[in-house]
Amino acid sequence: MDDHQQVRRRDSSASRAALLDAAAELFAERGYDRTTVRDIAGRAGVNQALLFRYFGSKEALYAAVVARAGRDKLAEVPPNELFAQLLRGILDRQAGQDHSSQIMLRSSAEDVSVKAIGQELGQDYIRALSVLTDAPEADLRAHLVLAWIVGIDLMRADGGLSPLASANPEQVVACVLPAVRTLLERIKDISPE
Amino acid sequence: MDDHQQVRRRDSSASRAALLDAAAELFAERGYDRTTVRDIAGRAGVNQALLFRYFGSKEALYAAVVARAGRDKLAEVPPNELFAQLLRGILDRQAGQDHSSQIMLRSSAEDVSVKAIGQELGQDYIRALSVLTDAPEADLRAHLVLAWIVGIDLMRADGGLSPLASANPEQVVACVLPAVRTLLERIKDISPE
DNA sequence: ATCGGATGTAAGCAGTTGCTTACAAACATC
DNA sequence: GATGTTTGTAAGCAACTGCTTACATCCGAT
Repeated sequence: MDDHQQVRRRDSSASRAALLDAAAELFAERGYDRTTVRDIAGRAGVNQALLFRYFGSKEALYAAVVARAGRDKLAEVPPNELFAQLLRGILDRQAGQDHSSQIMLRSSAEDVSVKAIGQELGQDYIRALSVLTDAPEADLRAHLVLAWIVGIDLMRADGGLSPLASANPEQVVACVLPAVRTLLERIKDISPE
Repeated sequence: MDDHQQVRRRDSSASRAALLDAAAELFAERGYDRTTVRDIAGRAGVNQALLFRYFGSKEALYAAVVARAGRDKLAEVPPNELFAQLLRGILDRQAGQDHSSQIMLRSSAEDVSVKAIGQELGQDYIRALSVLTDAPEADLRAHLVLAWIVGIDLMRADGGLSPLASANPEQVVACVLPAVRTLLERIKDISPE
């Protein structure tokens, strides 16, 4: 037991990963409430009892998913590109292998205890966005920007007939960005283009 | 039986009205999914079996609520004041005896069949808003405006710590309106002030 | 070879959901 | 007052929820 002290036997970590992946997809698609543990285990190809063995509860699984999803993007994307990046991540349905946005956004509508988990991540986004303006109510303005993304995601996801779902993403971005610049005035730049 | 052919006996119409009122409140507060028929009947002070006798199903009750809520406001508020009016209706928690906005907005996040009910009303709002701009993508821009209201409502309702819940409504309106004007350019006026 | 813990599975429990049914009470009409 | 419809009530059903338990099975260590 010098180098590998733990060799996977029947691959518990693969089961955990499968559960995390399936949960990330489903939470992003349907939100927390409308996703059942049977759905998750089913998509993961894993017995549902393992979900509870490895994560303890559906809520703890959700926390793990949010933690894993939030880590990456926020650390890598510079604040002035964050908004455009988030928006594109939402608009590009298949291009967005990155569920992190939806997971956080969908959490807004859920349980009291659950929403706190997602909101912690939301707070980080808020902080990143609020540095873009020197207006006195920077925090409020950052919240408004995030609220817009939440709303766009919801209407895009539900209203199949909405132009938000069918329109060219870049056209949407072109509409939204000027308005957001109005919100976050005296700003370096929001869009990299 | 010359004038009143139907005199209320044990007041079935009062029960119907109580159910409609209670349902309107609860759907606005929690959305469709998280509102149970027992909750509705309980708040209405009515046996839950009556809910099904009078409305057939929870979904049909929802349709009745949406229909009643949507009729009024849209007909009375002129388009150029519609956005500010909607926004204020959301921000003023107690001032807003008018649940119509929330009911429609909350419906966005719900069931497939249920969302269609709320979206019919949403379409009317879209049409009213899209006349405010002469941009080619007027429809898209109107959807974006409505999406913003949806997002603000969601974040305000869930994040008790959000400044959207605590800030002075007029301050929020002052932040948002200029940005919306950027969206709906070449426009008469959005705010009456 | 065997023991013990790690991994996977089937079955079920208690609670909640929307909804139904069987029945009692109140009213209008005769 | 008798009759039949309308209004209200209690109980329960079938399905689903998150979660638990009892039990096979595999595998590394001794």
